[in-house]
Amino acid sequence: MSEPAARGTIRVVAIRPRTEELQTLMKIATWNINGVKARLENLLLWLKESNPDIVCLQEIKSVDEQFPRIEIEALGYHVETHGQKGFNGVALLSKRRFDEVNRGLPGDGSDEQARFIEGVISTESGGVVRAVSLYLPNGNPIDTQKFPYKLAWMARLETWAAERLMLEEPLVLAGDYNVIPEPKDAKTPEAWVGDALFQPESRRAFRRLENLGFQDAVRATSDESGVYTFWDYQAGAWQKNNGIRIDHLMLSPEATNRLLTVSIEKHVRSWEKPSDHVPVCAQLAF
DNA sequence: ATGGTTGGTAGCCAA
Repeated sequence: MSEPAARGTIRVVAIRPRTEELQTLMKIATWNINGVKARLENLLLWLKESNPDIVCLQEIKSVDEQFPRIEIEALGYHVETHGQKGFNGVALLSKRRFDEVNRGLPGDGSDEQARFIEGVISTESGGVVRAVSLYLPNGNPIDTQKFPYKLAWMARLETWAAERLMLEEPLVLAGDYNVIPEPKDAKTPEAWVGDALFQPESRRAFRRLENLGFQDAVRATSDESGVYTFWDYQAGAWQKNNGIRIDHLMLSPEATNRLLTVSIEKHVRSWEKPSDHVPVCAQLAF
């Protein structure tokens, strides 16, 4: 016999599917790989080990023609890229074929930086998932045009996201947001004061996405501090666990309802020739 | 402690 709920408390009913074995599981990951050419060996190793269904990559630093699609397709993935010479560049990998792909964040026809790609994927059970790989501008130093560019990009993202929410679909906005949402998302928050990643304007813009109805998958499942996704190459940041949490999976309400588990695959940071970011994953049930 | 490290490109910039 179960305990009666105490007066004034709310009995919480699990809305998550409990019978995982009866569901189609969809593992979706985001990873800033800091150069696909330099990271190909690690990427292939990680794909085999982690076996994600959908991967949102950032900073591929490659043009579309030079993206190593053959090697990735050999592991069973469909590949869509939005590349650029030298900097930026995003990609989507999916075990299921793409129904639709869109490149570039709308709202500024003069913006030539490759930081956004959207894909729509159908599941066997008749469902659909919409996934975005985004690489939000860094914005440093804040006294240059880079910071207003970051904020303008975030405003465009908010407008786009509000429109997409009206579709009422499972939607995952995955990527390197270059935003530390809260002090607990940095080992040494005081060191980030004055940095574009921790500026009040950047954090407010991130919070506005949450206010629209998106859930930060990591924060939604754990409120603990000391959870990071990036460790600088410099000054032994990894060895000292001097990290920050800037890679996020933002879930629409329909995606949040399907959320089972979240994982940060931190061990990848200790591999040979690592990216400075690690994969962040969510398992959704369909 | 305003340092130091990596990737891509080209003879430094971005992060």
